[in-house]
Amino acid sequence: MSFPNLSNEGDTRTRIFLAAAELFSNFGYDRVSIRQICEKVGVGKPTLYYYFTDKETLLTELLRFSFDISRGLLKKLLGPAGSFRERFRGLITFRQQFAQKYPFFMRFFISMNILALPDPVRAEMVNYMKWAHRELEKMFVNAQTSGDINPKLNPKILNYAVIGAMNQVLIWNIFTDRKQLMSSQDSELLLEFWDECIFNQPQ
Amino acid sequence: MSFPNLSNEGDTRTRIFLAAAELFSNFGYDRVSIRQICEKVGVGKPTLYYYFTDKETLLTELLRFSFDISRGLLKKLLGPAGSFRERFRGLITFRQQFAQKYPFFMRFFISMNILALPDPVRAEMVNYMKWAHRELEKMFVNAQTSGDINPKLNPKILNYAVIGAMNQVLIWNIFTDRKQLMSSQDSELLLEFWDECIFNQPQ
Amino acid sequence: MSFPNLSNEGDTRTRIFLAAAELFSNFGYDRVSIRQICEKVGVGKPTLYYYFTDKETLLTELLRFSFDISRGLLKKLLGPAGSFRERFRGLITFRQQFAQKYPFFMRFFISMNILALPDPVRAEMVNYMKWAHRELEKMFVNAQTSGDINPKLNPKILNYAVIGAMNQVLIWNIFTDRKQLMSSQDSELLLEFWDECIFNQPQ
Amino acid sequence: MSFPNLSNEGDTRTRIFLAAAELFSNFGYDRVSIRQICEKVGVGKPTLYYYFTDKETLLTELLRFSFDISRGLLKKLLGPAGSFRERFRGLITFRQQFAQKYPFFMRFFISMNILALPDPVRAEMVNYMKWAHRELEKMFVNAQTSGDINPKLNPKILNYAVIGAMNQVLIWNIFTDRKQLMSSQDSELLLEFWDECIFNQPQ
DNA sequence: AATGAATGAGGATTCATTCAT
DNA sequence: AATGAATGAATCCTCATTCAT
Repeated sequence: MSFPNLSNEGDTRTRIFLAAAELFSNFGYDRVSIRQICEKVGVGKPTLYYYFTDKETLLTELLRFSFDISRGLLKKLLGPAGSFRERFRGLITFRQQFAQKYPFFMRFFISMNILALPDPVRAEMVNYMKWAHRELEKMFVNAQTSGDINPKLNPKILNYAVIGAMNQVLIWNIFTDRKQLMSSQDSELLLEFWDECIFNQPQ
Repeated sequence: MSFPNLSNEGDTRTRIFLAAAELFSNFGYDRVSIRQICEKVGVGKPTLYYYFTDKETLLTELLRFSFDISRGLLKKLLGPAGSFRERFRGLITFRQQFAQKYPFFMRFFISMNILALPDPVRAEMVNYMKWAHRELEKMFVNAQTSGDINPKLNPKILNYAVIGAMNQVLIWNIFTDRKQLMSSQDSELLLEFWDECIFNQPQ
Repeated sequence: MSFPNLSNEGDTRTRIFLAAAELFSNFGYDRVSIRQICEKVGVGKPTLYYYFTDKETLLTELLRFSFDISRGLLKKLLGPAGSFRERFRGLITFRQQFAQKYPFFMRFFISMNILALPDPVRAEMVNYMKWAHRELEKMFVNAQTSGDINPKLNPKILNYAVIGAMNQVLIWNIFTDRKQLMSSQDSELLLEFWDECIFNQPQ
Repeated sequence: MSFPNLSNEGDTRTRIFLAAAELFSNFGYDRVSIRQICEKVGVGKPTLYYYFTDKETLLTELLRFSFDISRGLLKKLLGPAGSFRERFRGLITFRQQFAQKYPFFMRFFISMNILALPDPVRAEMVNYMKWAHRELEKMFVNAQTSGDINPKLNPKILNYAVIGAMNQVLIWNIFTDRKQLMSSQDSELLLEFWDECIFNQPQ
């Protein structure tokens, strides 16, 4: 499975983009000033404004960018190929690997879940999240239909629980400033846990 | 079970305190200015500075206050009386009722989980969270020892999952701007879910 | 020759007075806040305002106080008793001893020579200084009449030079933060210098 | 001998610079606000901060600027050409002419001798002053060696006296708010005075 | 595509001062 | 004689943003 390339080289726009993501994720949107971003990139402020209408737009585009990545990945993961268990495993390990490879981007995405955001930005974020929830829920419902997992479980809640558990790990590690937001051991433990909890097979 | 009284009447200090909590939780620490807080309370800015050294101190004291409440409640809930299942139910319904009664305070607390915080504040928060994690883990381990819940489950992960699921509900509702952060129906669904997942079947 | 008593004990008013003198002389009038003075004294702000109408009044009274001391001393020194040389020596050694005993008061007085002061305060200070200049000039003129010192010297300039030299020593020591603003050795050197310069005897 | 050009026209930075010097010298560093400086120059506050990191830096640069001028002039004056008496006369008349041409700058420099200054600024000032003292002392010692002036005079004290007398004239005129800090008559009187005092009689 | 210089609005904080008690 | 609580006005400084080049 391949990751999008986010290397720090390239055109000015991309460099601004990534600098902003890193700073926003470390210090929060409001704590980061345009000046700081420009200094990190090594350009003047008008240059930033040449590429992005304003600070809010920069944030919006950053979010859209991460939605697009995330959406693409989720689509791939939930695609027809493979058993439910494989897809489920894919979901968790992918998130783990992404967090390992681009911790600051993961931090950014996670923190946006909570941060007070400008309204239009939040609207867009809600849209994306609703879509993702629906897709995952579908996956769980299908798995129940096909007898893979316990049909008595409320799929909405199952969804919250699976996502919530992963996020909790990430949040905790962000919070305690671990460099690795989610280790491969963490993801294995999560998998085992859900194996034991929700799968039908050997209960 | 009784809630701490957070009514908006009383001495100036308390009124500043609560106004700040409400505003911070709605707009985020950085988006709220001292002026806004003072206007909400109806006092001049120097009055605020009479009670709180600076903005950061106000935040710190707010956090300490909420830790203290939270810690007190958790201690009560995890106290010796009652079966594991009762305590578990207590944990979830209490959180639900608190969220219902003091939504802004719950928002505040949740958002502090993520926000970029001044270092000393964060250190204190980490301390509290570590303590809470330990306490809950103990509860789960005991429940496994006494045969209440599936002993194969990793208690650390179980902890993440239970807390994470609740938080996910809250976050989602904060995010979509529902007035009720967690309905009693939500908490019932969570309980049923965990009943089905973790309790030893021939319950 | 006796010094006025400025001990730090006594009634509140005096304690405020001395604390203000010390702080003003160290940090300058504008850099010292009412709060700082009160903290040093250990009283609340309204207490200070009970004794002094406002900050400017405090400064004014402080200056008047130091003028009164200074004027009294000068009168004594310039009194009829003794030869010119004794009086001249008295002038210099007295200043030296005062600087040694109450360095902060001397600093205060010196700095007031330059500091931007509220207009009425400055007017009063100018008055005092004009008086002192006149008195000293008289002394020099008399000494010239009586043949003690070189009659060709312009007495006004002589005055500037004698005072200026002393002040320069003080300023330099204030500036380089020496604890002793003027040592007895300094005053001896000054005396020798003027002996050599202005006295008539053995030229 | 030529003066540095300090005309009020030119680039924004220079205009801020000179406005600050004038205001500081009139009212004292602490009494002058950034707003006042900007209004005088006719620019917004951020413009000032574009050129100077903060208020203290502005002061520091102002001081350095005046040291540089002063140092340059002193070097020229003490240069090899001319007799001691010419150099001595140069020293005094130059100061007089400078004070006449740029009274506010002279006021600024003089007042900085006393004002409570930020520590690093003061350190720099002390450095400059030590250097100047040394240079002048050398001049006097040379003059004694070559028999120009009375060899019995302590050169350190002579230094204090010469500088102190000039400063006293300036201070007095600053204090009594004379527009002319030092008239050419004043400088002539000073010269005559020292002629009479320190030069070897059969001049 | 990029910059130096400039701005209006607003940030947190502190000041001297006052009231009721 | 002294205080806790409050205030209006001012402080320094930074922000996002823009214009002419």
